[in-house]
Amino acid sequence: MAYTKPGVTRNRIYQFVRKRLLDGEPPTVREVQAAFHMRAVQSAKSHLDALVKEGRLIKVPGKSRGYRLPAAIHSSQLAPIIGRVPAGPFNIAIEDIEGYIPVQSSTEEHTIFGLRVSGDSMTDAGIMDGDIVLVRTSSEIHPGDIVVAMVDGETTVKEFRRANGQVQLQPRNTAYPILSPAPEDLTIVGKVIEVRRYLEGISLIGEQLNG
Amino acid sequence: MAYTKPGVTRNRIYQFVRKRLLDGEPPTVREVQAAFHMRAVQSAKSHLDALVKEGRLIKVPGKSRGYRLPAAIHSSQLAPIIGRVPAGPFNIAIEDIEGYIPVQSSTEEHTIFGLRVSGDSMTDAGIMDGDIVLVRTSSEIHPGDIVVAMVDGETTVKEFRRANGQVQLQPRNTAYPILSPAPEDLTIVGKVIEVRRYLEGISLIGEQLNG
DNA sequence: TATGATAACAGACAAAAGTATGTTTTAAAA
DNA sequence: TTTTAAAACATACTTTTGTCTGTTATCATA
Repeated sequence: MAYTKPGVTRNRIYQFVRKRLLDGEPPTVREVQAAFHMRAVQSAKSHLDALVKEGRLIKVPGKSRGYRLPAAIHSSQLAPIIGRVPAGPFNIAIEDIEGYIPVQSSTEEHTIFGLRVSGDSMTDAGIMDGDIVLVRTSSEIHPGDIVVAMVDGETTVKEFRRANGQVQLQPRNTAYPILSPAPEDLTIVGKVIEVRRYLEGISLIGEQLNG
Repeated sequence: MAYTKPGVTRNRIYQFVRKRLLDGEPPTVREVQAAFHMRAVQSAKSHLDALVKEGRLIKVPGKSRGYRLPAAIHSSQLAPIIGRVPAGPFNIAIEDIEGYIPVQSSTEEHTIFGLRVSGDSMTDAGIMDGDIVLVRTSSEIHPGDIVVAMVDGETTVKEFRRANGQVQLQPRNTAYPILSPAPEDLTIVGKVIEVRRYLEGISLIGEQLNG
């Protein structure tokens, strides 16, 4: 290819590799070579080596298609969405999973799930009937956080408060009363870290999970 | 490895490959072989061939690490998020991209972007200040849709209406007036297909986009 | 127990991909 | 202009990986 100013082709190659990696298709050195119309493998190789040295890419030595993004950039995982919530102790059964949606998070897997909200007790906080809340089960809960809780076997989304040393679950809709459940009837499932609303049909990812 | 009942190892291999692909690390035939402690490459190969024949996997012939998930399962793409919107004709400049978030959609790439909302003119529709709306530029617009529009070079999110043959942009907050811009001052950028709110710090994917 | 289908194994070859050495051309800065 | 560094090229070698042919073992069912 034509000679470019120092750094220019380097950045373009980074963009290319980055996109391929985010698409789940790590390129070979020769695919990079071809994408930039280079006549020598080494042209691509040395750019890739440089990107690794700069810390913009990571290389698994020896392996084919071995370039990766540093962990911080790649952090996209799939969270299961459950529609109805089973009564009793809260655990996610495979049968209840509607599908998966992509979530970016640096936390460990299996700690985030999605829950479809029913009811309008949180509309003043912008959580409408039918919205999906993403819940992290491993978060510490602080007053003011929006949480998913189980009260008497029922799942609800509310704002977490404390008053007189007791936990209060506060709706964000003046038409609803504050709940002050007895500790033995209350389980905090997790903290709401994200709210999503799909205004068009949602197509969830991945069904065939049996076996 | 030990002999298993027909179908058992097949499913386990599918799970393995699926996870690897969703993690962005397509395996080689020999990596599958190793993961299941098989003593022959062909053992893994024939399972993979079978999975392709069943339609559970797709193969790019000849290429290394060439197994893929069928499109329906994989359909997750990255949409750019723009914070401020440039005045003038609407086009997404690289400089304005804050980062990327994963979106599941079957539509073509480059037609969806994210926009950070400012203002509270849509709170009754559950769109709060700071929320991110995902916008598809290729959608048909119908009355009742929530749209991103440019009025006199300013970007706004409103509900799309028609009255007396004229376009109206209706806020969803009684404190705000309905807009009835002249056609020449109005550009409909696209339709809001999703609303997201990040209650914890959001870490966008990918920063270094210069070059 | 007999039989067909599935599963696993063995060994080999060709193509793809990673890696290495050295040279030529252009850009950036002294 | 000269010098130094970056960019691009040419070629070769090794390892990894895809693919093939054929054999043996186990499962499911009659």
